[in-house]
Amino acid sequence: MKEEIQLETIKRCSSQYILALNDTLNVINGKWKLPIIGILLYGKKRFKELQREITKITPRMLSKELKDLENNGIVKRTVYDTTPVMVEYELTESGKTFNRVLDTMVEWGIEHRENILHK
Amino acid sequence: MKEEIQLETIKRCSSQYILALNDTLNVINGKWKLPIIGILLYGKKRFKELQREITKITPRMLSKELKDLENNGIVKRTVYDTTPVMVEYELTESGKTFNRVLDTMVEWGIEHRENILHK
DNA sequence: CGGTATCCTCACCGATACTG
DNA sequence: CAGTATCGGTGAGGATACCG
Repeated sequence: MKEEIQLETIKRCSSQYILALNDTLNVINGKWKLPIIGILLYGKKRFKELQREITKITPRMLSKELKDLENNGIVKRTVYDTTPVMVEYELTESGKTFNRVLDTMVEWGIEHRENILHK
Repeated sequence: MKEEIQLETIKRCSSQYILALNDTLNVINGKWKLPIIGILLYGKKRFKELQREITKITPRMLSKELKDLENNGIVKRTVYDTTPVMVEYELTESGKTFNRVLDTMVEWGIEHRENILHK
């Protein structure tokens, strides 16, 4: 588990607030999680498909990030008993609604660019 | 500048979208930026005040994170020509509206916890 | 196909001391 | 007060090779 951002230093905030924020940060955290989520928003994918669509990710990192996302309840992993074995990854309900967070981040980013230009 | 999350791998997204998202990620990025913003949301603070309110941050890191936030247009630094010198940090307009992003992150985090419990 | 195992680098961050 | 300088550890992530 990665060292967390020091949210507990915001003393005025409830621990509920901090736990929830940390959960969200854990989804964002790492170089490849948002790209993975971004692709899975369009539907189920197999390991090799993800690797092809995410330029330059190594299997090591893809495996690690998918495990993290699975442990955090963002991604569901399904193994089909075929030969050779087939594994599919898809977003959970939480994973799908994470879209809202991304949208808010993008909206703020766009407004921020406008704020800076108009000064 | 830190290496960016590989957003360009989400090929279906516009570069506008990716730039905006990266701007937002730059505000989040680092161990102490959210704590600093969280405190500055309550008003202007001096360097030493921030150091006191954020437990265990070293002046080195506080200085670095404040510079990053200033460069990103989130924090405004004002030097008063007194003796000894007095420096105040406050949020810009963008910094203040960043609250919306935090709120969305907290909302998602809370819903996510509920999703997990009800399974 | 769907991953592990190993090794290695570099940037993040802490500790400590010092400065204008 | 408001920082900077220097040193050093650690862990995220890349490269490459291999496995069932």
